[in-house]
This record gives sequence, C-alpha cells and structure tokens, in this order.
Amino acid sequence: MRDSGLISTELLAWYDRHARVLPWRVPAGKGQADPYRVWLSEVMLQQTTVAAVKQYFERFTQLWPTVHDLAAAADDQVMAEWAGLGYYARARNLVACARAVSALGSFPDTREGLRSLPGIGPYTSAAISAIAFDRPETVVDGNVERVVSRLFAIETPLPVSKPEIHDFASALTPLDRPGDYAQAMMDLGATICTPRSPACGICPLSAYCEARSQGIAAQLPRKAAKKAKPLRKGAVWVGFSDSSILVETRPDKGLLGGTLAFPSSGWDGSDLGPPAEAVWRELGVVRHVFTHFALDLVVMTADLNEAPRRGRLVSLAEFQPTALPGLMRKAWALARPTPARPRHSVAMASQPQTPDG
DNA sequence: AATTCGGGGCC
DNA sequence: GGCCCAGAATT
Repeated sequence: MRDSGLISTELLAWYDRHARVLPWRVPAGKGQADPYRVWLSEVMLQQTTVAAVKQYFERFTQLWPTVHDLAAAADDQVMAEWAGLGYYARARNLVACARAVSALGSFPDTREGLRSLPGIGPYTSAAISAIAFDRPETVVDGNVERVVSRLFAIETPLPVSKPEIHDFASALTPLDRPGDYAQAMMDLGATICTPRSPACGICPLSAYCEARSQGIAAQLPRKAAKKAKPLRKGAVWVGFSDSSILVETRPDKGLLGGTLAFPSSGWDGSDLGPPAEAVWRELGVVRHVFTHFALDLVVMTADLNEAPRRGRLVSLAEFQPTALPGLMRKAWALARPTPARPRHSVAMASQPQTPDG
C-alpha cells in the first residue's frame, strides 16, 4: 500500500530549496549522477560522517576518475589512500568490486545486480539504484530509521523494529524522483531530524509526525542496550635499523586487515613476542577505542642489529606514516625520531616516559 | 540474531 | 565518556 504522496511531495519541495551541496552529488535537474561516484561515496559513507569522507572522496576521484582506473590500481596504494578512514574491509571490497564492474563493462543498474557485488549490501544497493539510476527502491539508512521511527511513533526498539521501519519506508517511497527523495530523507535526518534535539519547529514534515504530536520525537528511535567495552592490552614494536624501519602488512582477515602496521603482540588472546632480538625500551602507552573494545598498547622501540623474525625493513625515506591506520599513527607519534628525541644520542638518558593520558 | 569490523565529532 | 554516523560480512 503506497502512501498518498503528501509526505514525499513536501519533502521533495523542501529538498529543492535546502539540499546540501556535496562533492558526489548532482544538483536536482542538472544531469544524471555518475554511478561510479555514487558508489564510491556510498561505500565511503558507510558508518562514516560526511565531513570525514569529503577529503577522501576528492583524493580518490582525483587519483582514479573512473571505475576502470580504480580497477587497475595496486591494492597497496588503495589501502594507503584509505588509511585513517576505518573499516578497512571496505577498501579491500572496493578494489574487488571495481575489478568486477570493470570486467562487466559498467555498473549493474538494478538493486539485485548491485547487491551481488562485494561490499554492496541492502542499503548501498538500494541507494545506488535510486540515486544513480532513479529506480524507486526503498533506501533505509540510520537517518531514515530515525525519521520513519518518529513519523509513525514506532516504539519498538531497534534492531527489532527494522522490518516494520522498512515497510513504512517502502510505502513512503515515491515513483517520481526516487533518487532525490532518498537523498532528501538523509538530508532531513542529518540537518533537522537529528538524534538528540530535532528541530521540529522548522521541519517540513512536522504536520505529519506522530512522535512530534506526542512530544516524544527526541526519544525515538529506541534502541537495545549496548554491551560494555572491555579493555585489552598489548604491545607494538617500532624497530629501526640504520635508516630503515620495521613494518608489516596485516593479514586481510581480522582487525585492521590488510593495513600497514608495526609488528605487534596479539591483543585478543594470542601472544606474539617481539619481532626481533634487541634491547627494547618503552616509549609510552597509547589508548585506542575500537567499536567493541578499548586497547592500551605499550609502544616499544629499539635499534635492530639482527635480522627480524617477522616484518620487513623499509627505508625511512620511503616510509609513509599517512599509510598507517589511526592506531599505528599514535604509535608512530611516540616512536618517530625528532630533534627532541634523536635515535642515536649518547647524551640522552634512558628516562621512562609517562604514558599519554 | 549477534558479533566483528575504525575513527572522529559532538554533546 | 557515551552516542552517532548514507552498513556489510560472517557466524
């Protein structure tokens, strides 16, 4: 059963006046979106804020203007350019998807065809289908979940309410301008129907909002309680040899999979030792918070005189700290040779350093 | 249905 | 310090 259309009509009218200007977005009525740019932005935006994505999107489209360019890129370079954005399985899937699409010749133009590609799930397949191909697919992201939960005053907590939300969202989706409509819902959620204090006073849908009439908008959607994050501990070893530094590429599977890193201990039960025999000294502790646990990582350093058991030596001239994920950048910040803490200084006393707060 | 995946910005 | 973010893949 499809909605009468009042809500989508009101929303599209609002979007025509207040749409956000974004690097991957084509203004309404100004031509058709490039599926490659839509796809790239959607993957980058998975669980990631618009502000964080912007610079990465500009960089990627500059380096690789088409899906064929990206398909031809080296895995290591893509991983290096993705470094810092998080959820690195996205980067590995990005390359795999680009190569599959390049082999096909172009992006599939249906939700089902897109859904079969690596890294493209229920949300992203619907979003690309709607935005790039103007198909009336039901696009449900975190913004839509919030907007719909409030419009219909859905009290069932997430994620149990997902099917119900999808049904309401499906009924709202218009046959005309579904791509603009999908982006309008997300703009509304991002700028007006916000999580904590929604701006109902200027919302174009306030007259249709059941939660607003009940005065409970700010309390929806309800969510299941979250588990507490455990604190794990580990060590990372930043070894130097002449003008080289010891690094490794982490296994594709698991945390920080496929990223450039310094050799580290396990921090989930496994117990790897130092990557080389050396006199290691402690530089401090870095704390890093992941999605499901926090980590205190002791940063060790040494000058290496023997061949390392694992990892590889790369010259400091070629070493690119920007290719490191966030956690390893913190370790680098402690271990990095600086004028204040030179590597080879006989004058430097071996005073213990205080862990950063 | 629950867990595993990052990182930053904002209250 | 917790919450949220244009979620997907795996179990």
